[in-house]
Amino acid sequence: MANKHVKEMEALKEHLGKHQLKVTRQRELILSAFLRQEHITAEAMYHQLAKSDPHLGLATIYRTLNLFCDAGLAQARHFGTQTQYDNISHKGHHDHLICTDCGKIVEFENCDIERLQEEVATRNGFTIKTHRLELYGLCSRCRH
Amino acid sequence: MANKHVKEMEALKEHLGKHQLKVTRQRELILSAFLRQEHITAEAMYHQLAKSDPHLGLATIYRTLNLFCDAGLAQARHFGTQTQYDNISHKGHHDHLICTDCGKIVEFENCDIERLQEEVATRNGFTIKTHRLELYGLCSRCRH
DNA sequence: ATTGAAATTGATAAGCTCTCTCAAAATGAT
DNA sequence: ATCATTTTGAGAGAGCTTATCAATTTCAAT
Repeated sequence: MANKHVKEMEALKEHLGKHQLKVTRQRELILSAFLRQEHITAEAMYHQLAKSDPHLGLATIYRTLNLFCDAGLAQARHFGTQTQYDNISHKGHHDHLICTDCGKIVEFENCDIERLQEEVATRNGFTIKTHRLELYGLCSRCRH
Repeated sequence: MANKHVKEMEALKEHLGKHQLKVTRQRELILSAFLRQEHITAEAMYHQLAKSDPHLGLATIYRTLNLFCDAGLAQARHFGTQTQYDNISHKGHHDHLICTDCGKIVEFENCDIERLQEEVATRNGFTIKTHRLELYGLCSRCRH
């Protein structure tokens, strides 16, 4: 538990170093909490961390999650009215199957789809940096 | 020009009828303006229509565009801080190639990708209703 | 054509998410 | 330990979207 996520912590510190940013208690705390999630909203993280750290500000959470995006550890995704911050530190990238009824989210990766995306992009003169694929529907439990 | 979009107008009226909603001047006006676009924001439509109809309220535009989504004529897509309403009346659905530099948007369709999506969904017990695929990168002009 | 219940509109207030502001605190190179 | 620089927390503010509500419009039934 203690020495989990060492690699990601190093990645963050490298990013901080390169940009004249500082290592702070809050950044380490938020990163370690973030890495335990697949994806989370700033608000949810705020409430989660409030239990152990009541004075951690919501603005700091937002700032820090956006920092993680810059550092390549997270990826922002607009879902409904809120922004979900996806943990992309272990898997390079993942797409989502989202149940429109119960909100369940299943992550997946598919190389064939990614390859076809590259084809489409090339055909249109684009160079892809990232992508977002979300499939909306009903999960097995909600379909009946 | 006058009798364009008759099919879509019928589709809207069918939806209205089924839900005890009424046919209004505003709904017809907004639909006919909307169908001339590939995609548009509520704000942009507000300004566009203000020229010919200065008293059309922004709330009405939002309400109506959301109505079009319910009716299956439009599809909302969050891009940046705003919501883009995509015209999906002619093509069943379209995906987007988005240039992160100049904001250029290219629409495309790819049956092979759609087929693979179905596969992924089935494998996970999902039944897809809609999907969203956005490829972010640089267009040929911005790449150099 | 008139009536009247129900839905819609326009204007604005309110809500929600997210960012900005700034004084106080923390960091880290010296 | 010092001190310039960055960060934080708290709340104000901004931007987009929805809720409110009196006035108006629609439309089914006269």
